[in-house]
Amino acid sequence: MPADHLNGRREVTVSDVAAAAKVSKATAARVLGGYGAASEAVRDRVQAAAEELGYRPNALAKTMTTGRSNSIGIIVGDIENPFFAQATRGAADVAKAAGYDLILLNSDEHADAEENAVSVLLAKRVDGILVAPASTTDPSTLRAAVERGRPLVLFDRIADGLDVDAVVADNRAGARRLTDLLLEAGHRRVAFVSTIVHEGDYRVGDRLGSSSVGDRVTGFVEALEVAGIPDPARFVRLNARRDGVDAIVRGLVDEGITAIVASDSLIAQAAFRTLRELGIPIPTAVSLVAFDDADWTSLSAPAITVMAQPIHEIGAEAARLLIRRIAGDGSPHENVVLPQRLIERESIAPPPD
Amino acid sequence: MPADHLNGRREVTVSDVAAAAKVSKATAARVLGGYGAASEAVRDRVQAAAEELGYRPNALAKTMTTGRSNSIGIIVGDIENPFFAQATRGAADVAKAAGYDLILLNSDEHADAEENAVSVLLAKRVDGILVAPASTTDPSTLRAAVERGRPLVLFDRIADGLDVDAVVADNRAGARRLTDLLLEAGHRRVAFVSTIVHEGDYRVGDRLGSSSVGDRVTGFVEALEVAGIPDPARFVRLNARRDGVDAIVRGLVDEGITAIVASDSLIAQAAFRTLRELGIPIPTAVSLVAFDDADWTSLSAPAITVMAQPIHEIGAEAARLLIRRIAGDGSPHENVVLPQRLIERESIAPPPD
DNA sequence: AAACGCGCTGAGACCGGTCTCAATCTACGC
DNA sequence: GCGTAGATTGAGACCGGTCTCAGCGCGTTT
Repeated sequence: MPADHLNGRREVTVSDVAAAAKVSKATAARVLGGYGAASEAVRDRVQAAAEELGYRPNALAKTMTTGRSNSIGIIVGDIENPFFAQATRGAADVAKAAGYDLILLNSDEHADAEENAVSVLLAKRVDGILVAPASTTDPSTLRAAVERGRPLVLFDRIADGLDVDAVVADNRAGARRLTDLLLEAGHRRVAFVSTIVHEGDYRVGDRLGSSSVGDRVTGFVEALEVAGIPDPARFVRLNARRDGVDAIVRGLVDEGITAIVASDSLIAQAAFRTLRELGIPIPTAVSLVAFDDADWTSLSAPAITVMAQPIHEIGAEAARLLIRRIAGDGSPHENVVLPQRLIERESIAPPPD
Repeated sequence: MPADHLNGRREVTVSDVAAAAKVSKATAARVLGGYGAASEAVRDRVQAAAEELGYRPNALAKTMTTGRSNSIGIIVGDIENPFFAQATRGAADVAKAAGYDLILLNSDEHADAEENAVSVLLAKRVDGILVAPASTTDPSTLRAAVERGRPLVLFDRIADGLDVDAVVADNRAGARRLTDLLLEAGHRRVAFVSTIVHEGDYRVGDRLGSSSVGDRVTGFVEALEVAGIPDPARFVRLNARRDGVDAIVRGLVDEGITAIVASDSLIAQAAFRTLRELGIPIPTAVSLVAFDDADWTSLSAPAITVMAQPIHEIGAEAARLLIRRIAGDGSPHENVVLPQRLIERESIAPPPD
């Protein structure tokens, strides 16, 4: 007994409506589907029958023949992360306006979960996929989609060697600017902290797992280089998830660092907490800046100077691009780079003497 | 040309694999679908052919015959709202473990968007629906799903007259406790602020659009009544979205209110900002408490005393319940009520003399 | 040796739509 | 009055799976 959840009530189909309206299945399908032509009288009769029987179209059957599912898949690291939640909302709004729905999958930034997500989406015949790739350097997990010709648009980070569209923020410029602010305030010992996984100490030129973090590191290093600070790479601290932001911040303080650039607001939050626990005042003892205008950054004391990203727009633009591709736009793949915006608050001060 | 996005490459089907393996379509389907029996030799040949051709099952076709889509719909107010993001994650994890995916829809707490969302989900033949109903008092938008016998589980709020399962937090007890805390500190003039839409001034017994807010108001009023404060209803301020939290808070301050219970963390945030702008110190001049342990509440100065909800668990439990229903559990509908947890911080002080 | 059971396989219907194509009907032009 | 374009309708194939049922080969039972 297929398709009848509980009570034996089978879903009413076009055939049922057709029978009730005394027309052929084809005709009923035409008026119900709104595609062919039908006389006024027949149209009314069919519509009345449909109403009467409580007809609801089966979108899956439609997809079977048309090949279009009107749904797009979105793979995020973690929907609980405000960044992804906002980007998802941006994408959802654009998608909805164009008649698409979203199938949401969390990858937890894990390659196998991502690969599995792609499989699922391909099986469900989504019209296209939006994904914040777990790995910039090894996007093999996404290859299945590309090979099958399914439109794919990346957001937040790019993927090496994958010829697809991407929408990212200008992280390099943002990091540069944020770091410059610290430098201008007189800091010479400023650290960059990220949770990204990386083998061994960071060295200039190393390719990181996420292009957005990679670009931030690059911007950070550039700023230090321009300021004439020797060996900037030593100030880059990765693997904060493994080692703990808390431990890293404590280490940094011991080393006499006077300012910290947090790679995202979650790290900034942890750093803020640690500094407070340590009784180290921000910004008088240590300055702190971060990416993303998370709500707490304007509520904390002191409020945090941040580089805001157009998160909503990143998701929206990625969706727009994807929908264009689904519609058949065959122009060369684009790499959309959106500007970030500095919000200066109270977390920067000159370094203590 | 159905189902061939771009390049003429058609998807490979069971028939293709069958032909390549020189067996019938039925046999190929059996080994690929893993249901019937097949000899060792045939199994290997089919699998090899599938591998060779790059066969990917079409989940939709499967759904057509089995009637099971392995996807469940989730309708939230706004995925950008941390509450919904967390609940969604909780649901997603449980769903994934059971082999289901999530189709996400935002209702913006709007009846017509919600109705539309239900339509879409029904059309896509989801196996069940999770929804935070936009309206507790008029859940007619959800009736379509219930009538069709699609399993439906509500979360965060219940719906009047709808015989379905629901998972909510114990808002009444939570509000009671939060208010008692204020009362115990000596407050007599404490207000409750919510964004919920309500016609005219609140009067005891009024049924609100959201049962969770309704329960909070009830708990709040009870606490005041027990404390012997006359006409508690006058301290309930609704419609904060329309009127602006800012304006309401200013009005409250003018009226000499000494403590505020914010119905959610977004309201608390706005109230916090307004009080700060007004130069009114928390908690010495006005005490402030709220629902939800949003990240900023522990980072702000002062940190906010909150009633935390098991948000993740609300989503997870709702998903568990839904999956049980999908599996055919026909036991009476449940109303799961999860306890809230008080987190005392620094935003309560005795009222100023 | 006939009957039976069982494992394996294939033919073909079915799910609920869309779509092509042919048949029929109508109305218009000359 | 007749030919024909155009509108309307119906029959049936098709999408890609699942599933029922019958047929076949072969070892076992009696």
